Amino acid sequence: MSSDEIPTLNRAQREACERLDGALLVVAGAGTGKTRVIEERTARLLERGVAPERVLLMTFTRKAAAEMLERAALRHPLARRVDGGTFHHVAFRIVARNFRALGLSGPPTVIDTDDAANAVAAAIQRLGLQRDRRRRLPRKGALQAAFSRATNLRAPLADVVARDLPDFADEVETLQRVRRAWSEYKLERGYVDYDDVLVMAAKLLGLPEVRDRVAAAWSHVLVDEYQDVNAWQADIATALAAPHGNLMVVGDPKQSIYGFRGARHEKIVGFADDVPGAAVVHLTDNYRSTQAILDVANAVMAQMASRIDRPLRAAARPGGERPRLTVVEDERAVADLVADALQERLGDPGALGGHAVLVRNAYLSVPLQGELLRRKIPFAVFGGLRFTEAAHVKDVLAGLRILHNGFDELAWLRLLQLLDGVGETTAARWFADFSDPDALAATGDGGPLARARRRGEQVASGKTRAGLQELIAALDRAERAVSVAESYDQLLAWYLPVLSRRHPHEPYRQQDLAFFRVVVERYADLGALLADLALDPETTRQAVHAGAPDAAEGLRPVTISTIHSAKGLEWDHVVLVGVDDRTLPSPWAVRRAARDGDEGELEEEKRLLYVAVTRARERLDVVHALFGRQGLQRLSRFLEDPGVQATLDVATSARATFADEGGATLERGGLLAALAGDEDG
DNA sequence: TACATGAGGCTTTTT
DNA sequence: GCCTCATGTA
Repeated sequence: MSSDEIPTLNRAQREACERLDGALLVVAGAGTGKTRVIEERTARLLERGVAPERVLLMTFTRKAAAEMLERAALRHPLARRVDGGTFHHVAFRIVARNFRALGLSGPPTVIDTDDAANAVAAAIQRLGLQRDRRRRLPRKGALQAAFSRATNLRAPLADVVARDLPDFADEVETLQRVRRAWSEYKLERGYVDYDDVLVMAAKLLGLPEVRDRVAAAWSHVLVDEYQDVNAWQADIATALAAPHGNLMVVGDPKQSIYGFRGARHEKIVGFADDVPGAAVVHLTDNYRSTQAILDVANAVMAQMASRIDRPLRAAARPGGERPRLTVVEDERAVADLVADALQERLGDPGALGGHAVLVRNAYLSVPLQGELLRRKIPFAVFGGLRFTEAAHVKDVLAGLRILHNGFDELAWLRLLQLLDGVGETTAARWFADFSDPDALAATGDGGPLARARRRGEQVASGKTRAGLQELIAALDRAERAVSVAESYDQLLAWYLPVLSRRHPHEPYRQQDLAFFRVVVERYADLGALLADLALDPETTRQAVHAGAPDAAEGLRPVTISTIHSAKGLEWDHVVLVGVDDRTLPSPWAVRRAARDGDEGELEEEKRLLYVAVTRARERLDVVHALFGRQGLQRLSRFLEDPGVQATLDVATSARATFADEGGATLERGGLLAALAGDEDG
């Protein structure tokens, strides 16, 4: 938020800042200074004498919270100490401190989606279902997704299965059994996935005595991006504020883009009804963008089926350059065009950081990344595959997880299977031996690692023996290490040869692991590191290292981001690429609308475009490639809309030509005709 | 029991 | 087109 550009608070902002007590809903359009309001209101609470630790600020990414508090600190020095974090962080703290009330024997381990799916596979195996050839099951990932969706929407599994896994509609009872076995498996092993964290916290807060004890820590609760909360998160927020009623939520229903994750933008629309006595403030003056950019946003908004608000009005930047829609030949040409534009800014230190390239799907930026690498233009990537999801990072993390919790089965299985000659069965058998509770009690081994150290010789035979012993020796050295970083080094010393054997031609993996050490170094406590990595991949993204390492120093990199990850951010110049009708809207949303008559997802895709457009301050470029992976592609229906077209300057690159069936080449006029045509393949 | 091979299903966005 | 799972083979 460009708070520095708002000279004074306007009337609505002032009202929102001054209402320090009670329930308050702030409906803030894009760029209307809601962040400024949160900062200012926080400062006023501190001025009034509220201790910073008593203020809780919840958002969806920790970075957003940290930046907000950093800026608030300019107004009040104590703001940096305000208690802030993501919903998942706060929920995890609550769960970890109250694990006994949940019947757990210790604080749980957070697992990511991938391991949650692995746990589904383990549950299926335990039920003996995988041997049954007559009844096939969905893949583990599809099952995990269905279970997650049911949890997030608080919907019956049957509904989700009917919608997402229609082939298995007759098997709902079996799937239900898998879901129960899966939950039991996770509970037994002390694993919590992202959904469990929220559900457990909400359940705990449903116990009045726990709620009052936990909630007593804070006197004021502030929630940003409330349009993206799901039912569990809304419950957590209201429970934490229940004792005092000081709950401020801020959001914009038109920017709700997490419906797939169970976000319920009705929660913000209905907030005033759910919370009696809540005051409502609307922020409508936009301080971020030029009017020319807002004209595009307004034209997109006009296509929305519901809640057509008053158009955004540029309060600080009237006029402005008209956004441009450029049509080029293909992906390659898109990458060239963008790279050309960025290269011009290379001579202008600091300017590069003012640019962002936004995409609907993470993989769409791959050709551009290649081109920027080639030209040594530094960039940072947000969204898509996260660093900790890369196989090589997960391998080393598995070692750290074992040090943290010797009973971490998924981590053991992962590491053991890296050994030559060891597959699923052997790994499972070894782990069963190492973790056998009776044997552990009988022999006095402290845990699986200690037992593995003694048993290594006996369980393994022949060629696998040496491999197992090397692994155990490495874990042993890592365990004795005096710091987390040293443990990491010990594991790495063992792992790097394994890595070069498995991926001999991918040196980037080693670079990743070297880069990752910088993250590891920051932690003195292994448990904190692992919890943060699972809950907050944001801070450990595959980031600048992807850019040219030998680029001139001090250049702030260009941002490449998914639209989702760009939420809440802004840049002087935004380039939106991948705007064909098979990308934005996504084919799933289109299919859902055509088949089930459910326009909900299509509406969300419109909001996605709205979010993308409103990230730009001064200049907006939309680049469309005529040819994609599936041949000729039409421009997004949302951009073809006459209202939107009227706000854009349309340009066609001279290179954008294509051959029709007869081999003739069309240019300009022909291209535009093709854009408007209804043939899409 | 590890690994190769083939068939089939699913393909996005994030904590 | 890619990943996952199941079956066949050494």
